[in-house]
Amino acid sequence: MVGTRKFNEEEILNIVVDVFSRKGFNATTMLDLAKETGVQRGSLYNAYQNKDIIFFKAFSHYTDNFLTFIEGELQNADAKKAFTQLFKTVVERLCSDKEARGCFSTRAIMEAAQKCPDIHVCLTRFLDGLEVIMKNRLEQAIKDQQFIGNAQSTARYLVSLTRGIAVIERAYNDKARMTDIYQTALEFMPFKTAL
Amino acid sequence: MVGTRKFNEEEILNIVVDVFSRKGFNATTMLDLAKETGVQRGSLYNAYQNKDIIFFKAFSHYTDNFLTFIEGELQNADAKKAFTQLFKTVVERLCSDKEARGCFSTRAIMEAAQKCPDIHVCLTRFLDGLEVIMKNRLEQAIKDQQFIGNAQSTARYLVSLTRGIAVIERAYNDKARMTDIYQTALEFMPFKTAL
DNA sequence: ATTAACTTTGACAAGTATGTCAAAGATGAC
DNA sequence: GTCATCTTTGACATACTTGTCAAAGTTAAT
Repeated sequence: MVGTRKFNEEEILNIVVDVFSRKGFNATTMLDLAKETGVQRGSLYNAYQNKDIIFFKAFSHYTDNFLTFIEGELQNADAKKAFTQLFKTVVERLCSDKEARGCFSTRAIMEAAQKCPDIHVCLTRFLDGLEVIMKNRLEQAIKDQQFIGNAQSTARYLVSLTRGIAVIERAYNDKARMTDIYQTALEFMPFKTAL
Repeated sequence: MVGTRKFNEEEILNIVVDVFSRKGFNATTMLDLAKETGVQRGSLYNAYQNKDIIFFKAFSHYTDNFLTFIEGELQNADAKKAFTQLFKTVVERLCSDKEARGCFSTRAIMEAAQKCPDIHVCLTRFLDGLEVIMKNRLEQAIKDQQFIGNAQSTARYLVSLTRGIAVIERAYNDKARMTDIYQTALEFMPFKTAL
Protein backbone atom coordinates (compact mmCIF):
# COMPACT_ATOMS: atom_id res chain seq x y z
CA MET A 1 0.00 0.00 0.00
CA VAL A 2 1.18 3.47 -0.82
CA GLY A 3 -1.26 6.17 0.19
CA THR A 4 -2.14 4.58 3.49
CA ARG A 5 -5.35 5.12 5.33
CA LYS A 6 -4.77 7.15 8.45
CA PHE A 7 -7.57 5.90 10.66
CA ASN A 8 -7.85 2.60 12.46
CA GLU A 9 -10.82 0.78 11.00
CA GLU A 10 -11.52 -1.37 14.05
CA GLU A 11 -11.59 1.69 16.26
CA ILE A 12 -13.78 3.67 13.89
CA LEU A 13 -16.30 0.84 13.49
CA ASN A 14 -16.72 0.62 17.24
CA ILE A 15 -17.54 4.30 17.39
CA VAL A 16 -19.89 3.95 14.44
CA VAL A 17 -21.72 1.14 16.20
CA ASP A 18 -22.06 3.31 19.25
CA VAL A 19 -23.42 6.30 17.35
CA PHE A 20 -25.94 4.25 15.40
CA SER A 21 -26.99 2.52 18.61
CA ARG A 22 -27.67 5.79 20.33
CA LYS A 23 -29.28 7.73 17.52
CA GLY A 24 -30.78 5.09 15.31
CA PHE A 25 -30.08 4.62 11.63
CA ASN A 26 -32.00 7.42 9.98
CA ALA A 27 -31.27 9.99 12.63
CA THR A 28 -27.54 9.40 12.27
CA THR A 29 -25.99 11.54 9.55
CA MET A 30 -22.65 11.15 7.90
CA LEU A 31 -21.71 14.39 9.61
CA ASP A 32 -22.46 12.83 12.99
CA LEU A 33 -20.22 9.92 12.14
CA ALA A 34 -17.50 12.25 10.92
CA LYS A 35 -17.63 14.34 14.08
CA GLU A 36 -17.67 11.44 16.48
CA THR A 37 -15.02 9.39 14.74
CA GLY A 38 -12.84 12.37 13.91
CA VAL A 39 -12.64 11.14 10.32
CA GLN A 40 -13.69 13.65 7.67
CA ARG A 41 -16.94 13.01 5.90
CA GLY A 42 -15.17 12.80 2.58
CA SER A 43 -12.83 10.18 3.91
CA LEU A 44 -15.72 8.09 5.07
CA TYR A 45 -17.27 8.32 1.62
CA ASN A 46 -13.95 7.33 0.16
CA ALA A 47 -13.39 4.36 2.44
CA TYR A 48 -16.98 3.12 2.39
CA GLN A 49 -19.38 4.34 -0.24
CA ASN A 50 -22.37 5.45 1.73
CA LYS A 51 -24.21 5.18 5.00
CA ASP A 52 -25.74 1.81 4.20
CA ILE A 53 -22.36 0.25 3.66
CA ILE A 54 -20.82 1.82 6.75
CA PHE A 55 -23.71 0.47 8.75
CA PHE A 56 -23.39 -2.94 7.15
CA LYS A 57 -19.69 -3.12 7.96
CA ALA A 58 -20.18 -1.90 11.50
CA PHE A 59 -23.07 -4.24 12.10
CA SER A 60 -21.26 -7.29 10.73
CA HIS A 61 -18.19 -6.43 12.73
CA TYR A 62 -20.19 -6.11 15.87
CA THR A 63 -22.39 -9.17 15.58
CA ASP A 64 -19.44 -11.38 14.74
CA ASN A 65 -17.80 -10.32 17.97
CA PHE A 66 -21.03 -10.57 19.88
CA LEU A 67 -21.81 -14.11 18.79
CA THR A 68 -18.40 -15.50 19.63
CA PHE A 69 -18.51 -13.71 22.93
CA ILE A 70 -21.99 -14.95 23.78
CA GLU A 71 -21.07 -18.52 22.95
CA GLY A 72 -18.44 -18.39 25.64
CA GLU A 73 -21.03 -17.41 28.19
CA LEU A 74 -22.82 -20.73 27.81
CA GLN A 75 -19.88 -22.80 28.99
CA ASN A 76 -21.17 -23.62 32.46
CA ALA A 77 -21.83 -27.34 32.81
CA ASP A 78 -25.16 -26.68 34.46
CA ALA A 79 -27.60 -25.67 31.75
CA LYS A 80 -29.71 -23.35 33.86
CA LYS A 81 -26.64 -21.61 35.19
CA ALA A 82 -25.29 -21.33 31.67
CA PHE A 83 -28.39 -19.58 30.37
CA THR A 84 -28.61 -17.41 33.45
CA GLN A 85 -25.08 -16.32 32.77
CA LEU A 86 -25.92 -15.60 29.17
CA PHE A 87 -28.85 -13.38 30.01
CA LYS A 88 -26.90 -11.69 32.75
CA THR A 89 -24.25 -10.77 30.25
CA VAL A 90 -26.78 -9.62 27.69
CA VAL A 91 -28.41 -7.35 30.25
CA GLU A 92 -25.07 -6.06 31.43
CA ARG A 93 -24.08 -5.19 27.89
CA LEU A 94 -27.40 -3.59 27.15
CA CYS A 95 -27.09 -1.38 30.20
CA SER A 96 -23.49 -0.32 29.85
CA ASP A 97 -23.11 3.03 28.21
CA LYS A 98 -19.37 2.83 27.94
CA GLU A 99 -19.10 -0.37 26.03
CA ALA A 100 -20.73 -0.97 22.70
CA ARG A 101 -24.29 -2.02 23.23
CA GLY A 102 -25.11 -5.70 23.45
CA CYS A 103 -27.74 -5.69 20.79
CA PHE A 104 -26.50 -2.89 18.56
CA SER A 105 -29.93 -1.44 18.99
CA THR A 106 -32.62 -3.58 17.49
CA ARG A 107 -34.22 -0.38 16.41
CA ALA A 108 -31.25 0.78 14.39
CA ILE A 109 -30.96 -2.58 12.70
CA MET A 110 -34.61 -2.72 11.79
CA GLU A 111 -34.52 0.77 10.40
CA ALA A 112 -31.56 -0.05 8.25
CA ALA A 113 -32.85 -3.49 7.33
CA GLN A 114 -35.98 -2.01 5.86
CA LYS A 115 -34.00 0.23 3.58
CA CYS A 116 -31.24 -2.17 2.67
CA PRO A 117 -31.84 -5.85 1.84
CA ASP A 118 -28.23 -6.76 2.58
CA ILE A 119 -28.62 -5.54 6.12
CA HIS A 120 -31.84 -7.43 6.49
CA VAL A 121 -30.05 -10.61 5.55
CA CYS A 122 -27.33 -9.69 8.01
CA LEU A 123 -29.91 -9.24 10.74
CA THR A 124 -31.57 -12.59 10.24
CA ARG A 125 -28.17 -14.18 10.02
CA PHE A 126 -27.37 -12.69 13.39
CA LEU A 127 -30.60 -13.89 14.96
CA ASP A 128 -30.12 -17.29 13.35
CA GLY A 129 -26.63 -17.41 14.78
CA LEU A 130 -27.92 -16.64 18.22
CA GLU A 131 -30.56 -19.30 17.77
CA VAL A 132 -28.05 -21.93 16.72
CA ILE A 133 -25.80 -21.23 19.67
CA MET A 134 -28.69 -21.57 22.07
CA LYS A 135 -30.07 -24.59 20.30
CA ASN A 136 -26.73 -26.38 20.53
CA ARG A 137 -26.49 -25.68 24.21
CA LEU A 138 -30.05 -26.91 24.73
CA GLU A 139 -29.33 -30.10 22.86
CA GLN A 140 -26.37 -30.66 25.11
CA ALA A 141 -28.63 -30.02 28.09
CA ILE A 142 -31.10 -32.58 26.83
CA LYS A 143 -28.32 -35.11 26.45
CA ASP A 144 -27.17 -34.27 29.96
CA GLN A 145 -30.75 -34.76 31.15
CA GLN A 146 -30.82 -31.22 32.40
CA PHE A 147 -33.62 -30.12 30.15
CA ILE A 148 -36.66 -31.64 28.50
CA GLY A 149 -38.26 -30.01 25.51
CA ASN A 150 -37.83 -29.01 21.93
CA ALA A 151 -34.43 -27.43 21.47
CA GLN A 152 -35.35 -25.64 18.26
CA SER A 153 -38.53 -24.04 19.52
CA THR A 154 -36.99 -23.18 22.84
CA ALA A 155 -34.02 -21.55 21.17
CA ARG A 156 -36.30 -19.42 19.04
CA TYR A 157 -38.28 -18.50 22.07
CA LEU A 158 -35.15 -17.46 23.93
CA VAL A 159 -33.93 -15.38 21.00
CA SER A 160 -37.25 -13.59 21.03
CA LEU A 161 -36.88 -13.05 24.75
CA THR A 162 -33.50 -11.39 24.33
CA ARG A 163 -35.06 -9.03 21.78
CA GLY A 164 -37.92 -8.26 24.13
CA ILE A 165 -35.50 -7.45 26.92
CA ALA A 166 -33.62 -5.13 24.60
CA VAL A 167 -36.85 -3.26 23.96
CA ILE A 168 -37.54 -3.04 27.68
CA GLU A 169 -34.12 -1.53 28.14
CA ARG A 170 -34.97 1.25 25.73
CA ALA A 171 -38.35 1.88 27.28
CA TYR A 172 -37.48 1.72 30.97
CA ASN A 173 -33.70 1.69 31.21
CA ASP A 174 -34.12 -0.35 34.37
CA LYS A 175 -31.63 -3.10 34.96
CA ALA A 176 -33.55 -4.60 37.87
CA ARG A 177 -36.61 -4.99 35.71
CA MET A 178 -34.64 -6.67 32.96
CA THR A 179 -33.05 -9.03 35.46
CA ASP A 180 -36.42 -9.87 36.91
CA ILE A 181 -37.72 -10.67 33.46
CA TYR A 182 -35.07 -13.17 32.49
CA GLN A 183 -35.08 -14.76 35.90
CA THR A 184 -38.82 -15.22 35.71
CA ALA A 185 -38.47 -16.72 32.26
CA LEU A 186 -35.73 -19.12 33.30
CA GLU A 187 -37.65 -20.21 36.41
CA PHE A 188 -40.50 -21.29 34.17
CA MET A 189 -38.25 -23.46 32.06
CA PRO A 190 -38.04 -27.14 32.96
CA PHE A 191 -34.37 -27.23 33.85
CA LYS A 192 -33.10 -29.95 36.10
CA THR A 193 -29.85 -29.91 38.00
CA ALA A 194 -27.36 -32.47 36.77
CA LEU A 195 -27.91 -35.99 38.02
CA MET B 1 -67.49 25.88 15.01
CA VAL B 2 -67.43 28.02 11.93
CA GLY B 3 -64.49 27.25 9.69
CA THR B 4 -64.93 23.50 10.04
CA ARG B 5 -62.23 20.99 9.51
CA LYS B 6 -62.90 18.93 6.42
CA PHE B 7 -61.12 15.71 7.31
CA ASN B 8 -62.21 13.02 9.71
CA GLU B 9 -59.62 12.90 12.46
CA GLU B 10 -60.27 9.30 13.46
CA GLU B 11 -59.79 8.17 9.89
CA ILE B 12 -56.66 10.24 9.38
CA LEU B 13 -55.05 9.02 12.58
CA ASN B 14 -55.54 5.43 11.52
CA ILE B 15 -53.75 6.13 8.27
CA VAL B 16 -51.02 8.00 10.11
CA VAL B 17 -50.52 5.02 12.41
CA ASP B 18 -50.22 2.80 9.41
CA VAL B 19 -47.67 4.99 7.64
CA PHE B 20 -45.51 5.40 10.71
CA SER B 21 -45.71 1.65 11.34
CA ARG B 22 -44.49 0.85 7.88
CA LYS B 23 -41.83 3.48 7.43
CA GLY B 24 -40.74 4.28 10.96
CA PHE B 25 -40.71 7.68 12.57
CA ASN B 26 -37.75 9.41 11.00
CA ALA B 27 -38.26 7.97 7.56
CA THR B 28 -41.82 9.24 7.47
CA THR B 29 -42.06 12.80 6.16
CA MET B 30 -44.93 15.21 6.45
CA LEU B 31 -45.24 14.86 2.69
CA ASP B 32 -45.74 11.12 3.07
CA LEU B 33 -48.48 11.73 5.58
CA ALA B 34 -50.08 14.33 3.34
CA LYS B 35 -50.04 12.03 0.34
CA GLU B 36 -51.37 9.00 2.13
CA THR B 37 -54.06 10.77 4.10
CA GLY B 38 -55.05 13.07 1.26
CA VAL B 39 -54.78 16.00 3.63
CA GLN B 40 -52.51 18.82 2.50
CA ARG B 41 -49.28 19.27 4.35
CA GLY B 42 -50.25 22.76 5.40
CA SER B 43 -53.50 21.49 6.84
CA LEU B 44 -51.65 18.96 8.91
CA TYR B 45 -49.39 21.69 10.24
CA ASN B 46 -52.45 23.73 11.00
CA ALA B 47 -54.35 20.97 12.78
CA TYR B 48 -51.33 19.59 14.64
CA GLN B 49 -48.20 21.61 14.97
CA ASN B 50 -45.51 19.25 13.85
CA LYS B 51 -44.59 15.65 13.26
CA ASP B 52 -43.98 14.92 16.93
CA ILE B 53 -47.46 15.96 17.88
CA ILE B 54 -49.11 14.08 15.03
CA PHE B 55 -47.24 11.01 16.11
CA PHE B 56 -48.20 11.56 19.71
CA LYS B 57 -51.87 11.88 18.86
CA ALA B 58 -51.84 8.88 16.56
CA PHE B 59 -49.94 6.78 19.05
CA SER B 60 -52.22 7.66 21.94
CA HIS B 61 -55.25 7.03 19.83
CA TYR B 62 -53.98 3.68 18.80
CA THR B 63 -52.75 2.38 22.14
CA ASP B 64 -56.00 3.35 23.86
CA ASN B 65 -57.88 1.24 21.37
CA PHE B 66 -55.36 -1.54 21.58
CA LEU B 67 -55.46 -1.83 25.34
CA THR B 68 -59.22 -1.97 25.60
CA PHE B 69 -59.27 -4.49 22.80
CA ILE B 70 -56.59 -6.66 24.32
CA GLU B 71 -58.33 -6.68 27.69
CA GLY B 72 -61.32 -8.28 26.03
CA GLU B 73 -59.16 -11.10 24.75
CA LEU B 74 -58.38 -12.27 28.28
CA GLN B 75 -61.98 -13.07 29.15
CA ASN B 76 -61.73 -16.85 28.89
CA ALA B 77 -62.31 -18.46 32.28
CA ASP B 78 -59.35 -20.75 31.75
CA ALA B 79 -56.21 -18.72 32.33
CA LYS B 80 -54.00 -20.59 29.91
CA LYS B 81 -56.61 -20.35 27.20
CA ALA B 82 -57.05 -16.68 27.94
CA PHE B 83 -53.37 -15.91 27.48
CA THR B 84 -53.16 -18.14 24.44
CA GLN B 85 -56.00 -16.16 22.94
CA LEU B 86 -54.24 -12.92 23.78
CA PHE B 87 -51.03 -13.90 22.06
CA LYS B 88 -52.91 -15.31 19.14
CA THR B 89 -54.59 -11.97 18.65
CA VAL B 90 -51.36 -10.07 19.07
CA VAL B 91 -49.70 -12.20 16.41
CA GLU B 92 -52.69 -11.90 14.13
CA ARG B 93 -52.63 -8.14 14.40
CA LEU B 94 -48.89 -8.00 13.89
CA CYS B 95 -49.18 -10.01 10.73
CA SER B 96 -52.16 -8.33 9.16
CA ASP B 97 -51.19 -5.74 6.61
CA LYS B 98 -54.63 -4.35 6.14
CA GLU B 99 -55.44 -3.54 9.72
CA ALA B 100 -53.43 -1.20 11.85
CA ARG B 101 -50.53 -3.06 13.31
CA GLY B 102 -50.83 -4.61 16.74
CA CYS B 103 -47.84 -2.94 18.21
CA PHE B 104 -47.72 0.27 16.21
CA SER B 105 -44.21 -0.73 15.43
CA THR B 106 -41.99 -0.81 18.45
CA ARG B 107 -39.35 0.64 16.24
CA ALA B 108 -41.36 3.71 15.33
CA ILE B 109 -42.24 4.34 18.93
CA MET B 110 -38.70 4.05 20.11
CA GLU B 111 -37.46 6.36 17.42
CA ALA B 112 -39.99 8.97 18.34
CA ALA B 113 -39.61 8.40 22.07
CA GLN B 114 -35.95 9.22 21.89
CA LYS B 115 -36.65 12.55 20.27
CA CYS B 116 -39.73 13.51 22.21
CA PRO B 117 -40.07 12.99 25.98
CA ASP B 118 -43.86 13.12 25.82
CA ILE B 119 -43.90 10.15 23.51
CA HIS B 120 -41.51 8.31 25.77
CA VAL B 121 -43.95 8.78 28.62
CA CYS B 122 -46.72 7.60 26.35
CA LEU B 123 -44.74 4.50 25.49
CA THR B 124 -44.10 3.48 29.07
CA ARG B 125 -47.70 4.23 29.90
CA PHE B 126 -48.71 1.84 27.15
CA LEU B 127 -46.39 -0.89 28.34
CA ASP B 128 -47.50 -0.27 31.90
CA GLY B 129 -51.10 -0.58 30.77
CA LEU B 130 -50.38 -3.86 29.09
CA GLU B 131 -48.61 -5.02 32.23
CA VAL B 132 -51.53 -4.10 34.48
CA ILE B 133 -54.03 -5.89 32.29
CA MET B 134 -51.93 -9.03 32.34
CA LYS B 135 -51.18 -8.73 36.02
CA ASN B 136 -54.86 -8.46 36.86
CA ARG B 137 -55.65 -11.53 34.84
CA LEU B 138 -52.81 -13.42 36.49
CA GLU B 139 -54.04 -12.45 39.95
CA GLN B 140 -57.42 -13.78 39.01
CA ALA B 141 -55.77 -16.97 37.81
CA ILE B 142 -53.95 -17.31 41.11
CA LYS B 143 -57.23 -16.88 42.98
CA ASP B 144 -58.77 -19.48 40.72
CA GLN B 145 -55.85 -21.78 41.48
CA GLN B 146 -54.96 -21.89 37.81
CA PHE B 147 -51.57 -20.33 38.22
CA ILE B 148 -48.84 -20.20 40.83
CA GLY B 149 -46.25 -17.49 40.74
CA ASN B 150 -45.60 -13.80 41.06
CA ALA B 151 -48.21 -11.92 39.07
CA GLN B 152 -46.15 -8.74 38.78
CA SER B 153 -42.97 -10.37 37.55
CA THR B 154 -44.84 -12.68 35.25
CA ALA B 155 -46.78 -9.81 33.74
CA ARG B 156 -43.58 -7.90 33.06
CA TYR B 157 -42.09 -10.98 31.54
CA LEU B 158 -45.09 -11.44 29.27
CA VAL B 159 -45.00 -7.79 28.19
CA SER B 160 -41.38 -8.28 27.24
CA LEU B 161 -42.33 -11.40 25.33
CA THR B 162 -44.90 -9.51 23.26
CA ARG B 163 -42.22 -6.97 22.37
CA GLY B 164 -39.83 -9.72 21.42
CA ILE B 165 -42.40 -11.31 19.17
CA ALA B 166 -42.99 -7.96 17.51
CA VAL B 167 -39.30 -7.79 16.72
CA ILE B 168 -39.35 -11.30 15.31
CA GLU B 169 -42.20 -10.28 13.05
CA ARG B 170 -40.09 -7.52 11.59
CA ALA B 171 -37.07 -9.74 11.16
CA TYR B 172 -38.69 -12.88 9.78
CA ASN B 173 -42.28 -11.99 8.95
CA ASP B 174 -43.15 -15.59 9.73
CA LYS B 175 -46.42 -16.19 11.51
CA ALA B 176 -45.67 -19.85 12.22
CA ARG B 177 -42.47 -18.90 13.98
CA MET B 178 -44.26 -16.33 16.11
CA THR B 179 -46.95 -18.81 17.02
CA ASP B 180 -44.36 -21.39 17.95
CA ILE B 181 -42.67 -18.86 20.20
CA TYR B 182 -45.67 -17.93 22.28
CA GLN B 183 -46.85 -21.52 22.49
CA THR B 184 -43.45 -22.58 23.74
CA ALA B 185 -43.52 -19.78 26.29
CA LEU B 186 -46.99 -20.62 27.51
CA GLU B 187 -46.18 -24.33 27.78
CA PHE B 188 -43.38 -23.47 30.17
CA MET B 189 -45.68 -21.52 32.43
CA PRO B 190 -47.15 -23.35 35.42
CA PHE B 191 -50.78 -23.10 34.41
CA LYS B 192 -53.25 -25.56 35.81
CA THR B 193 -56.67 -26.32 34.38
CA ALA B 194 -59.52 -25.17 36.60
CA LEU B 195 -60.36 -27.51 39.45
C1' DA C 1 14.56 11.92 -4.60
C1' DT C 2 11.12 10.64 -7.51
C1' DT C 3 7.12 8.34 -8.60
C1' DA C 4 2.83 6.05 -8.42
C1' DA C 5 -1.04 5.13 -5.75
C1' DC C 6 -3.90 6.14 -2.47
C1' DT C 7 -6.10 9.29 1.10
C1' DT C 8 -7.59 13.60 2.84
C1' DT C 9 -9.79 17.91 2.52
C1' DG C 10 -12.95 21.50 1.55
C1' DA C 11 -16.01 23.16 -1.70
C1' DC C 12 -19.89 22.41 -4.58
C1' DA C 13 -24.42 21.01 -6.58
C1' DA C 14 -28.68 18.77 -6.06
C1' DG C 15 -32.21 17.01 -3.56
C1' DT C 16 -35.15 16.74 0.46
C1' DA C 17 -37.66 18.24 4.72
C1' DT C 18 -39.29 21.54 7.77
C1' DG C 19 -42.03 25.15 9.22
C1' DT C 20 -44.31 29.68 8.12
C1' DC C 21 -47.41 32.69 5.98
C1' DA C 22 -50.65 35.36 3.32
C1' DA C 23 -54.37 34.80 0.39
C1' DA C 24 -58.37 32.27 -0.74
C1' DG C 25 -62.07 29.27 0.61
C1' DA C 26 -65.68 27.38 3.69
C1' DT C 27 -69.34 27.49 7.10
C1' DG C 28 -72.10 28.12 11.43
C1' DA C 29 -74.21 31.99 13.88
C1' DC C 30 -76.63 36.07 13.72
C1' DG D 1 -76.92 37.77 3.36
C1' DT D 2 -73.26 39.14 6.17
C1' DC D 3 -69.85 38.37 9.39
C1' DA D 4 -66.49 36.26 12.11
C1' DT D 5 -63.73 32.43 12.41
C1' DC D 6 -61.44 28.75 11.23
C1' DT D 7 -59.42 25.78 7.41
C1' DT D 8 -57.20 25.01 3.12
C1' DT D 9 -53.82 25.90 -0.26
C1' DG D 10 -49.64 26.85 -2.54
C1' DA D 11 -45.60 29.36 -2.31
C1' DC D 12 -41.56 30.60 0.12
C1' DA D 13 -37.38 30.71 2.95
C1' DT D 14 -34.38 27.98 5.60
C1' DA D 15 -31.82 24.29 6.84
C1' DC D 16 -30.00 19.86 6.40
C1' DT D 17 -28.11 15.79 3.98
C1' DT D 18 -26.22 13.43 0.50
C1' DG D 19 -22.89 12.36 -2.76
C1' DT D 20 -19.19 14.06 -5.95
C1' DC D 21 -14.94 15.97 -7.29
C1' DA D 22 -10.61 18.27 -8.05
C1' DA D 23 -6.72 19.72 -5.66
C1' DA D 24 -3.58 18.93 -2.10
C1' DG D 25 -1.31 15.86 0.94
C1' DT D 26 0.99 11.57 2.24
C1' DT D 27 3.80 7.49 1.93
C1' DA D 28 5.82 2.85 0.32
C1' DA D 29 8.60 1.33 -3.24
C1' DT D 30 12.07 2.04 -6.54
